[in-house]
Parts: sequence; C-alpha cells; structure tokens
Amino acid sequence: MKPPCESKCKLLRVATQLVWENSYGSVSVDDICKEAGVRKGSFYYFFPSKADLTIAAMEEDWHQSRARLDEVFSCQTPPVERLERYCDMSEAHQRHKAEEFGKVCGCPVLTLGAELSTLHENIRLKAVEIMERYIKYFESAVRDAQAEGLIQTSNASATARQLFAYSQGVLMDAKIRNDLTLLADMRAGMFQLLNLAPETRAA
Amino acid sequence: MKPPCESKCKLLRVATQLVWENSYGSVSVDDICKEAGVRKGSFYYFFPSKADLTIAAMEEDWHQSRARLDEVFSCQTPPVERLERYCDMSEAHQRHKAEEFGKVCGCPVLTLGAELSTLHENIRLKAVEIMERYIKYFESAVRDAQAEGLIQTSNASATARQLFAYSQGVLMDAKIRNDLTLLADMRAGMFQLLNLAPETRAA
DNA sequence: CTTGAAGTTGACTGACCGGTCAATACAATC
DNA sequence: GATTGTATTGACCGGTCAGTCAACTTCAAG
Repeated sequence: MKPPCESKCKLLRVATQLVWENSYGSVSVDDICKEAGVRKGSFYYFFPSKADLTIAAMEEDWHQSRARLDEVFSCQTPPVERLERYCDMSEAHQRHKAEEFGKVCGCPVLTLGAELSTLHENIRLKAVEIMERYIKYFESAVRDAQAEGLIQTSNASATARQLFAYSQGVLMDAKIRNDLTLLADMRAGMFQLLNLAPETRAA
Repeated sequence: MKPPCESKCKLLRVATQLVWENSYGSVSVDDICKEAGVRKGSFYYFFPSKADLTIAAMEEDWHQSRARLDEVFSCQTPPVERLERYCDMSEAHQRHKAEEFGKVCGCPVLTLGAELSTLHENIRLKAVEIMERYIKYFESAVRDAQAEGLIQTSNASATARQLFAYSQGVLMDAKIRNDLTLLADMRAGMFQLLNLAPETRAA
C-alpha cells in the first residue's frame, strides 16, 4: 500500500493544477483521475463530490500561499516595503506559472470565485474566506505604516480593501490579456492608493 | 415566418442572460435553446458553435453597455463627475440585475474572460477588445480632468488603466461576496487613485 | 407557377458527464 | 488465522453534452 494520503494528495495537487490552468467547468473528474493516476472509485472514496474536492484544493492551495505571504508580510519588514514585496512576489509567481503553462493563469481562488459564485454557495464561501485572509495582511501593513507615520488614512480597513481590490483587478487583467508586464505596474497603483509618491518607497 | 432575426436575437439575449447568471461551462446549448424557444437545428443554422454564439453575445451586450457609457461619459459632464457617475451607474446596474436574479452577477465580459481566457483564444480576444473600449472612456475623462487642472497625473493612460483595474476588482469582489454595498465604496478608491480628496467632488 | 434562398424542425450520434457499487487487496490488531 | 478498517479497482448507471443531418416550410422574386 502506498504511504497514507498519497492518492488523496495527488488528487488535490492535480485538481489545483488543472482547474487553475483551465476552469472548473472544463475539467472533468475523469481528467483529474487520469492525470493523478487514480481510479474514479478512489476519487469518490476520498471526496463526496467534485465540488468538495475543489474546496479542499482551494484550502490546500491557500496553505502554500500562506507560506509565501507570511514571509513577504513579515513584521520585520517595513510596512510599505511589505506591499512592494507583495507586488514583486505576485509578479514572480505569475511568471513562474506562465513559464510552466505558457499562459498567464491569474489567481486560482479568484478565478474559481468568479466562475462559480452564483452556482456553488460553498465554493463561493471558501473563496470569500480565503480573500479575507489575504486582506488581513494588507490591513496589518496599512495599520503599521500609519502608526509609523508613513501614510495617512482615515480608515485602515477600507484602504486595505482598496489595495486588495486593485491588486485583484490587475491580476485578472493580466490573466485576460495574457500579459505579465501589467503586473510590473501594480506598485504604482498601490502607491497612489496609499497617497505615497512612488519615489518615497523604501530601499 | 417570424420577422427576420427574431430567433437569432432571442438566442443572443438568452445566452447573455444565462451565461451571466451562471457560467459558460454550466450552461448548455440545450438550455439556451429551451429558454429561447428555438430548436437546436436553428441554433446551429445561425451560429457555428457555442463559442461563436458567446462571442456574438458579448458584442451584443457591449452595444447595450455602450449606450449607457456614452451617456455617463458625455463631454457635457465635467470629467471627474463622469467617473462618479460611472460608479453610480455600475452600482445601479448591479442592483437592478441582483434584484432580478437574486445574486450579484458582476460583469459578463469580465467573468467570461476570467473563465475562458486560457481555453478559448477568440473569447479571450473579444474580452480584451471590449475592455479596451471601456478604458477609452476612462482615459478621455482623465485627460480632460488634467487639461482642466482638476487632477495631476504624469501618464493619463496609466491612470486610466489603474482606474479600470480597480473598478474591475471591486466588481469582482462584489460578485464573489454577493454584496452590493461594496460598490458604494468604489468612488473613494477612484478618488484616491486620482489624488483627489473625496470632498473635492463636484455637485 | 417555379425556383431557390432563408429559416425551421426533431430525430440522431457517439462521446462524455458526475456519481455508484460490489468486490477486492492489504496491513494491523486481537 | 479471523476480524477490522483503510484503500483500491473497474465495470456500470442514466443522463447530458456539442454538434449533425436531411427533410420540411415559408415566402418573395422571376
């Protein structure tokens, strides 16, 4: 017998990959099983439905994102620089994925949310949940920047949501245009939303 | 025989509706035909494929959007006020649609682009084409605002794209969260991107 | 009255869909 | 060595998928 979890983990990994590169609707359970080298019976042993696998894959993908975000948004980094590093990381991450697949793929959670928010309530809720986790990083950075007198904002939470919505928009734009260069401009919009001159940026 | 185009127009209208409320992948040709009261043979008489119908429906939807945008972005309106009116119009439009369908549905072109950009090159290109048309309104408003000394920007085109990306992000956010109130905050981010105090706004 | 183009019909195809199921294999425990 | 829980298999289900087709209707122009 294989080590515990191997089939289940492979299904999660393959599902993330295929759905990210294509879409939920265009990827079948058979596709996932075939790519994972797992028979369909096993699929339904581990997951009650395609939607449930997808939710599990979103959570799995989050855990990988979290590792990157915890580093990028470390309190040891000056708050404004954290946001710059987030932009850089997003660009690098998208570039890496684009080299692998040949197309800009955007954010899997966002794409899934956009496709299925009106169809699968549980997938929508999972997308919202993960988006909230992202915003926490932004909010904390904005508050720290405010505390250090680097920026001025009347509402740190609202500013964080603006930053997040903007970065979402840029990412979606880059995906639809299949153009990585748009991500290089993400910094400028962030600075504008923070009321900072681009030159003010640290190191 | 029905007046020319009736079946074709009905297919276009129904397709826009169903795909907007659901998704491309979850709506079948049979669904569209049934809802339109048109037999499948006729469908394939008018459109060579499901993807081609979708592209035609995107263009059709654009023509309706254009009427609204031409009015909102009229040169007779002060440039900054145009952007405010765009925010108001987006909110009203989403509210109207949400009341009809019970859920926030976002922008059909954006949603289709997000779902299919890696799968159907022609749909991706149509989405990009329509997005460019949107940006023209923003760009013109930004340039006019600059000419009137209302705002200062080093690059009107880049600012317009920031505004568009941000509004896209907010719209997507509102769809995924199924929350119309987010759209009421769109103005604030726009003003921040334009380097304008919220109080500066006209009328 | 004839012709032919435009539009319509519904039965049909074969592949594929998500999901089910009973049977089986395996390793650990009693 | 019998029992148990975990994991795996592959055949199978009814329904749906996008797309095809030849026959048909309608109607206006010649």
